[in-house]
Amino acid sequence: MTDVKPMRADARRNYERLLEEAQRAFAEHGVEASLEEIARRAGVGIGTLYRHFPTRDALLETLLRARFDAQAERARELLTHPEPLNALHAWLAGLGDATGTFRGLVELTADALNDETSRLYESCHAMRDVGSQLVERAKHAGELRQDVTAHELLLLLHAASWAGGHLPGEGGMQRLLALVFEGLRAS
Amino acid sequence: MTDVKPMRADARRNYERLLEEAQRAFAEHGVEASLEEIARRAGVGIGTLYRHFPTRDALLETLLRARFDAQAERARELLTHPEPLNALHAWLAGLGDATGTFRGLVELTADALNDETSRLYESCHAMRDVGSQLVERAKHAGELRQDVTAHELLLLLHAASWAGGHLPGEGGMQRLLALVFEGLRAS
DNA sequence: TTAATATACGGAGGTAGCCTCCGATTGGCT
DNA sequence: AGCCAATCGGAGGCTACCTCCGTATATTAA
Repeated sequence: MTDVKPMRADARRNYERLLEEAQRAFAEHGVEASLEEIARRAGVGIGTLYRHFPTRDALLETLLRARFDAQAERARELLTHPEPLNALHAWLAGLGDATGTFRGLVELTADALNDETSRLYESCHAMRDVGSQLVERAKHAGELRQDVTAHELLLLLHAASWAGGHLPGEGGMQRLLALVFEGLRAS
Repeated sequence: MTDVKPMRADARRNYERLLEEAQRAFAEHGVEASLEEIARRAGVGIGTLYRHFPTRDALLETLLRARFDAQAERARELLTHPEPLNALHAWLAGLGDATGTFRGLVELTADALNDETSRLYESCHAMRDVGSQLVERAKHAGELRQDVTAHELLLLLHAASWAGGHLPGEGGMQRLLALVFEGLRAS
């Protein structure tokens, strides 16, 4: 299976230039950056962009998948961390940073979790599932309130990340996450 | 001062029709609803819309100002409520409902708090100032953590409201707010 | 009632972004 | 060199934003 024919040389070249410019554009203008400008800056017709990436989500997904996978991997590592609650906190903090890289990305990932037709659905859920293990571990260790679900926690993280993005200075998300997190310790 | 000439009859008629349709459109399509469609539905040229409301914010502000004022008034009432923390919670819950009426409204109000040039800045701050008194009262009664600021609380509410809007079912915001709130009780 | 005028109207037109479609081009293979 | 499938590019149709100005009308004064 999955024996994909190698791309033609020009196609591969364009594909990569598009990804580079998309990364720049999204970082600078948020996830709503103009696709036509991305194509322009990549020195490519708009049709070429759409052939390689039929939707904006497809383009974003290609850029983000590696990052999502890295987060899942990090969760797996943290499962052996000696302090379950701190491990969970650290993981969420990292995730928050990741979703803060592009303006508008939080909205996207939060929605993706509830939209099975989204191209990001799969990666998001994979990540959430590993995260759940961190949550369960913290609960089992008696360090986290029993009545909080992984889903809620992830949502709260997204919320904190969103709020951080709507604050003037830096580090807003971390402050809020810490605040919320402190209140979720088992009492 | 403020002796505004009465509007010409046709102008007043159009002004009101525009507000009606804007209310409908924003409720249905969120704050990004098409202005041209609003004008169309109001049976008015696009130029007329822009003359009455030079920007989207101006239109939104006119629709929202009354609502903001009502929230401030509600805060004043709650200042005499016998249970300071519950009063605060109730106020925030009401505010959360209000910002949930239009899709995208939370983003708008959250940004308005940090943008002095926004037309909503004034109303938002007025509201926040009254809310602060509720916060201080709860702290003074020893029911709320001392290290939380009104600004943070409002931000957390916005965050919860945002998250609630990105959840499938109803009542998501209330659930999250309760969760966060419980963690903020004085210990 | 009518005429004069300040006020308000409407939509054409320029800009930009989305996305599709298909004739033109080109890489890779023989 | 020559063929053909793979790929490209951008024109074109759509929607939305916002401005500008010739036209229409409500109001007031005569």
